[in-house]
Amino acid sequence: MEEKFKLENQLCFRLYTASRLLTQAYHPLLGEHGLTYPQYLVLLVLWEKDAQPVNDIAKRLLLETNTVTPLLKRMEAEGIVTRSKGKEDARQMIVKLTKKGRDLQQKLTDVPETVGNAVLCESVTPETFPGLFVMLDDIIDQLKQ
Amino acid sequence: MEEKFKLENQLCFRLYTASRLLTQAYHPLLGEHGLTYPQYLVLLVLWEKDAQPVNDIAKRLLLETNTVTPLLKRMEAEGIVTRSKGKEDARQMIVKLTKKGRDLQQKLTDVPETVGNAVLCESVTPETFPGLFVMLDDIIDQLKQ
DNA sequence: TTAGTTTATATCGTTCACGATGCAAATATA
DNA sequence: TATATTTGCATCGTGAACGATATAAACTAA
Repeated sequence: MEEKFKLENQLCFRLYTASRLLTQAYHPLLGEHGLTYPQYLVLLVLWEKDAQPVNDIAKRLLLETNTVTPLLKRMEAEGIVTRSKGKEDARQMIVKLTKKGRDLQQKLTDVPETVGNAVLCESVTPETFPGLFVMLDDIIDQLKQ
Repeated sequence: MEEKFKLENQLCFRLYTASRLLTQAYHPLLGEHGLTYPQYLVLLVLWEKDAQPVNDIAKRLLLETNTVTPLLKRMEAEGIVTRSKGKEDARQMIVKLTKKGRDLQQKLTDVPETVGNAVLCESVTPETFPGLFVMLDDIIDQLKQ
């Protein structure tokens, strides 16, 4: 009974599981360089544009600052980023890449392709990727309200 | 530069974000009954089949027992499940629903539809759901290795 | 200018996730 | 039957997530 409660009919469980397993696929590649997956996401944001306040990084990742702040402090302790008070707005903490943080981009150059290949299969191919991206983006937009 | 490192090109970030946001959509509905989303997943498993050892629940959710054990202890403390040593195999802990745990199914009867409606949009409809499910299932199967 | 409000970040507490490790019960092997 | 291995679960430590709350700087309005 209760078809609607079956695990097989749950979108959220699939997203939750796919997310966890794919994050696990990153783990050995990132762990080698002392990084976690959320820290890698911060690097993606800073590689695109260096020197951003905490709030901009959090917004870009759709996370709260109370998640990002401790994460950034760990990255600062690892010497990957620096955090300094904003000049024009003293409330802001500006996060900048160190040389170590910048150099990680070269060291992680194979990561996107390696992980990308790990998910390729019958229904998930370079051709079907865009359609999947659109659906996930729409779900995200819908839930951001 | 470095198209491959752009956040917009990352499948994992989309899965991670969609999973988090959809879990957040469950939060008010479940919180009303003192439940978290992972606890709700355990209930889905036990509503399908009551009285399962910890290992079977963990396998069904593709989680480790060291994640599930503390979670079950919290649910036991809430009076939602009981945990008792297995009769035939004393290593096993058999998890059973209490009346409170069974009764929650009625109280949460609207949850699947409410959350389901929350994700409906242009590209995600009852018609496109099956295709999305297949892709996510394939990704999950691929990564389970 | 002062008082009230908003904004940016930080702190705290709770609950996952998960790698590493420990331990006892069950099973396999010598 | 004694010993070794495997299995099932638990414990510990670390790093997210996130709600609630705090604090200081910036802004707004009286």
